[in-house]
Amino acid sequence: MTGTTSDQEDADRTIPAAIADRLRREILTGILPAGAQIKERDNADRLGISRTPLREAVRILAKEGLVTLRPLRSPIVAAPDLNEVRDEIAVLRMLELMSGELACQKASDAEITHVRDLARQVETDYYTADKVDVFDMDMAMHSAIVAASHNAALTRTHREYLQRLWRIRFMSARRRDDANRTLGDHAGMVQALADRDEAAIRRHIDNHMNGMLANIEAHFRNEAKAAKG
Amino acid sequence: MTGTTSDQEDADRTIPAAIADRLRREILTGILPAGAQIKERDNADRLGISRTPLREAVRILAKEGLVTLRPLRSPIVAAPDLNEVRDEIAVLRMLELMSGELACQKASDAEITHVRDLARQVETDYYTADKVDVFDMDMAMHSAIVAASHNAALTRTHREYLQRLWRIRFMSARRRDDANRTLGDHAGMVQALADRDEAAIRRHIDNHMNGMLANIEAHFRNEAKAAKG
DNA sequence: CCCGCAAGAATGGTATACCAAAATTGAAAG
DNA sequence: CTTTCAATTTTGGTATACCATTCTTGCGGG
Repeated sequence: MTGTTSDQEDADRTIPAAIADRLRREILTGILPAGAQIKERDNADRLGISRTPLREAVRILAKEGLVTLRPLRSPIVAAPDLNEVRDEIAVLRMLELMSGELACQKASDAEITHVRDLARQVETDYYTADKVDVFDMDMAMHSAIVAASHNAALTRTHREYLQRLWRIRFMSARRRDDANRTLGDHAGMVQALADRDEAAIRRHIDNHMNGMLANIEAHFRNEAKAAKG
Repeated sequence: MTGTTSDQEDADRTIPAAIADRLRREILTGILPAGAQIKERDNADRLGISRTPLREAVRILAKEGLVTLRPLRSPIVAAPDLNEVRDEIAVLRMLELMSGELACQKASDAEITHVRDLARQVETDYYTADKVDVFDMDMAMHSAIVAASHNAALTRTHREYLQRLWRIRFMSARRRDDANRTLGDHAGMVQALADRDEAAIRRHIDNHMNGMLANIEAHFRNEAKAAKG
């Protein structure tokens, strides 16, 4: 999540992209809570730039789904409800299943090794590293599988969905409870990829997504209970 | 394609969205050919607005994949190569297959009727109406199936892909040759939806996409031949 | 005490001025 | 005639001024 830029590919480092990175992190970590207004003048002053590049940054985040634009009103941090998130996870599942199959067919040995290394890094740091960093590594590992599918459009769309879902996944992760399942899924995916076993990788991806959805649904239930109690 | 706006949902009609609509049509119809520069001052003057809303419009088209942004250089009309298009069609196929299955499960009778009406309209006007309008109707019919899936994220992403592929599909459509197959696929999809037969709709969608891909590959071959000869 | 509403403040949208980087041009050297 | 390279022009990026709309606020009537 750290080095995400505005548009195609990577490696430009334009000012709006950098501002978008900063705002994104503030949103994902809750410094800018869901529903908060992002006023152009306030934030431009706060970040030491003028309104023009800030507007561009907000548009980038709107495209990613983290911010909602409203004509003639302040943009607000998006607050997706459970139904929207469910829909997005359903699509993400499909994208990952497709990626897994294609990766089994097309991944190079080097790419498989890279995926395994990333999975090991996640496993090693799961309990010790900063939670945000763990999530970045997790995302990098999934993205590496998708990249191994050698489908540029799939890679781009998958990244968009991961970004959109990043915050809610982050907020709903219940570390201890699901560590074994998550890490087990990862290991299973890596092994299936190494075996180029499409059925197996589908199974592990599906399991992974079911766990993610269960966490998020539990999070929404807790939130609703907290709002009522 | 006519009423496509910038961001979420429909029905705002902000100036940049209207400018984006106009530029989009100019790109899709070839008034702005692939590879052409979109200079901010020239186009702002030509369209009677300032550079600011034009820039917003270009960003919208960049997000749709119709133009390519290059830092410190003029944006250019995107010119995807065959490999990129193949990747995009592969994802579109997956999105449509998912939509078809979900639509068979969740579509209301009214939605199925609506899809059938749109399919009939395409069939009626296929040879007589303006080619651009036929493509709009075709897109509306496919979008109606996706809408019947009742998955907002899927609907949004599917529309993005259709938009991105609109121009190349338009340019590579070989009317007479494929009319029967195209219209047959449509009829099959409608019937499968009415029967709520998931396997059948998958079959027809797959056939439809194969035909589309074949057309586009033939188009690229002809283009390469024309460039050489 | 509450509601309606008008005046002022705040805010997003647009136009424009200015800057820095890139493209262009043209003259001089070979 | 070709090639270099520096001066000029062109262009995208940013800052800022201005406008139209929306939001606040507080006064007055009920």
